[in-house]
Amino acid sequence: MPTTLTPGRPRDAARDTAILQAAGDLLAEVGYDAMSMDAVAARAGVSKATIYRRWPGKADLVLATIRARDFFAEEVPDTGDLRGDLLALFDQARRRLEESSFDHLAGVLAALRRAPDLARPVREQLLGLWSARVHTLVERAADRGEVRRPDGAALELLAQIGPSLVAVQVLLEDEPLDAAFFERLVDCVLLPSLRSR
Amino acid sequence: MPTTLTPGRPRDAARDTAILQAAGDLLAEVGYDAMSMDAVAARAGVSKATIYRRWPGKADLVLATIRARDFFAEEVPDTGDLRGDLLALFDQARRRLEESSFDHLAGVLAALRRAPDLARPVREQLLGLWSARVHTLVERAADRGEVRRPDGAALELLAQIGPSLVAVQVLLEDEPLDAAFFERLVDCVLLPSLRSR
Amino acid sequence: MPTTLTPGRPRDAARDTAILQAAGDLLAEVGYDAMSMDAVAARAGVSKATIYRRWPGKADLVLATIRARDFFAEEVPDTGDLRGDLLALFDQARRRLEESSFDHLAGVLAALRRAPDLARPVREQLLGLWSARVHTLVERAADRGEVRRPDGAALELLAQIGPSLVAVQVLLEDEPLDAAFFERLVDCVLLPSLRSR
Amino acid sequence: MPTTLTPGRPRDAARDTAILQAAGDLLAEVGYDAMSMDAVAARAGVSKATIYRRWPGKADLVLATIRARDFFAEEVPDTGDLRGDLLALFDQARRRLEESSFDHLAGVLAALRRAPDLARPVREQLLGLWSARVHTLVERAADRGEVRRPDGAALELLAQIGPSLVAVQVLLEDEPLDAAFFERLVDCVLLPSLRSR
DNA sequence: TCATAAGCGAGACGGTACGTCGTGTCTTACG
DNA sequence: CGTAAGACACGACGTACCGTCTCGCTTATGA
Repeated sequence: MPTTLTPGRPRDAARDTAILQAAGDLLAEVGYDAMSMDAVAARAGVSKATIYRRWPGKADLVLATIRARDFFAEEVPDTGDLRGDLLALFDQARRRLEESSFDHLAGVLAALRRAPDLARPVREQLLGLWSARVHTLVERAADRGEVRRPDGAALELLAQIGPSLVAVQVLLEDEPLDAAFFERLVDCVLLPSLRSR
Repeated sequence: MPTTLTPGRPRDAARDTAILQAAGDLLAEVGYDAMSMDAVAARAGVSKATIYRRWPGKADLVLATIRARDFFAEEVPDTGDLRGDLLALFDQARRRLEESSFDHLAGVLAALRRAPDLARPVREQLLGLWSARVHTLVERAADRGEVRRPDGAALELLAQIGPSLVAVQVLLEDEPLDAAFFERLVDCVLLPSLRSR
Repeated sequence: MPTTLTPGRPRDAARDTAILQAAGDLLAEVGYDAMSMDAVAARAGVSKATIYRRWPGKADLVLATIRARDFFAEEVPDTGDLRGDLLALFDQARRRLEESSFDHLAGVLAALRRAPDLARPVREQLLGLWSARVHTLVERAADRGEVRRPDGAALELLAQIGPSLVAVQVLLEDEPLDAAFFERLVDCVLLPSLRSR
Repeated sequence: MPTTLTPGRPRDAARDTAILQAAGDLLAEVGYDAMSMDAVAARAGVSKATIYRRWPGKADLVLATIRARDFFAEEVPDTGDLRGDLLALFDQARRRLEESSFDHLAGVLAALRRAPDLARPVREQLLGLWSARVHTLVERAADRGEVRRPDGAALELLAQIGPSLVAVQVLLEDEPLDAAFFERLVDCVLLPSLRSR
């Protein structure tokens, strides 16, 4: 009983996914500027009007690709101790970034300045979800007595360190974001901070 | 006796500053994409050819605005203890950002993805100089016996935390980068990390 | 007992008239190009599909507006002499043009080049009917001995002069097509031609 | 001494001709609607901006092609008697139309309704010049005593008959505009009219 | 003193992407 | 089957921007 509340031909959901797939791939392959809407339409097998009917502009389309490529599909890890949990969490993120390519994230970041009102969705979609996961891990560790329960502001700050470093690294393409990098981050920064006081 | 090695009319230095001023302002006001070269030329009271004679392209011009707005003009602070030094350092940076406006930095960050070859100059110009200052402070503190002398990789990581947080905040326009933010960063993250082990 | 030979809901005749009215008006108001099918549908309170079920395309719809605004509804005049008949005929045409607006005719003419297959219908519908009326008048005058019976080609040529002048005047919007214009046409061109030889 | 009154790089006249040539050819080949500005630009070896810098839109460009294809380059004929002059004049026109193709004229006519303010240039450029030539011939014949000197309005009307018939024939693509057609026009219509009274 | 070489303003130019619009077809659900 | 509503492919439109170029003029130096 597929009831349609609105009259007229309904939008084809398959087109949404085709467009988002094409846009995300092109974004990762050629970058934000070189990704033309015509190219997206052509690769998705779709007309430009169909894209613009869904998103007001290029930046919005790019933003929508994050939602599509759900970075946080997996479960929050539970290895028994905080260090293992944090390392596992970073490892999840690193693998997902490698799958959908760092370039995609870089494209998203580049699109941000164009449309400042896109900042909030990114914040909630990426930073917010990440932060919630870190909170979960730390709460659990506090329950186990591993660390003192930190106050909210400090924990929030702590949670943003990882993503921020990743974002800047991605933008500057400095050194590879390998396991050693995250290990150092956990051992030299996050754990000392949580254990102090 | 204005000696010129090359024949012909010498370049007018006043134009350089006018262009850099106009470009920097526009960058801060409307962002990287909406900053057109024609607009820069018009605001600077200069022709486009005069700009392109000095810089190969838009990204390079944007980069030049960083050097012009010298973020690290002041001395490395020396308050006697590490906490004071760090807070003073962050305070310097915060004030300079407020002067030349956060938006300018945001424009620079957005420009990064368009011109990947700008990543290195930015790294060296901004992150590198900042990192050197942090190194100086920490070395000095280690000399005083305040903290253990950390290994290079860990210190480098530590030095990048501040700028990365700032960059992401600027891009996402989340919460204000006030003194309390930096104080929390120093007390909850940096100092615990440096004091551990 | 509304007998319908075909099954299903019968077409609503009221829609035909509404569409033709809307199309004719829009054609006169904004011209052929600016008359969009969506606008016709909207003004007629009808969906686009309803239009395209009746006519294959825009040009055909425009053509249909001619038939709807029947230019030759009235009787062939009979005043007793050729000059009076011709003037009366032109006067009929002029009044009908003023009713349904010259702009409508202009729209039709403009549509001709887009759809070359419309040329024949227009020729038969407009020029042909007009020519037949002129033939009637002249035959009648020849029967009365007023003029010599001209050969077919010459008469056909003569019959086209009036409509052609009108068409070009409409396209170029030069001088008004008033009674004096047609009187001059009859007295200085048509009658001398018919009376010669 | 090529003095430039306006500053900046002067427009390249060669581009004007290339564009007009390409536009005129395309207009004749594919018609008004199928003539896309991109195609014109491509064939002229020119960028679209260069076209739009010169003409505000498509219709204006089409109109400009008439000026370029000067229909009235030749001398007014002088054969000694009016009939010969008129036939020669029509023959000139017919040959020029065949050279630059009837389709071109058809395209121009089709463009007229789009931009009503283009009607005046067409009137002056085409009808006006033609009318002046007819006036010349008839005045000359009147000087010779061949015909009575007709009043202005009647002569103007007479002069428009030819072009109007041609225009409508071109629009309707009825019968070929051959020499016999014009001969009949001269002998059965124009000369009787001029000789009467 | 004057020629040369470069700087400079103005703006034309090629290329390319943008976002909009119009036509004619289609796909829903409802009458 | 007719109809309303509107999605859809295709393709042209006119605009904007980038980076290059071509003018004529200006400004220094070197012969």
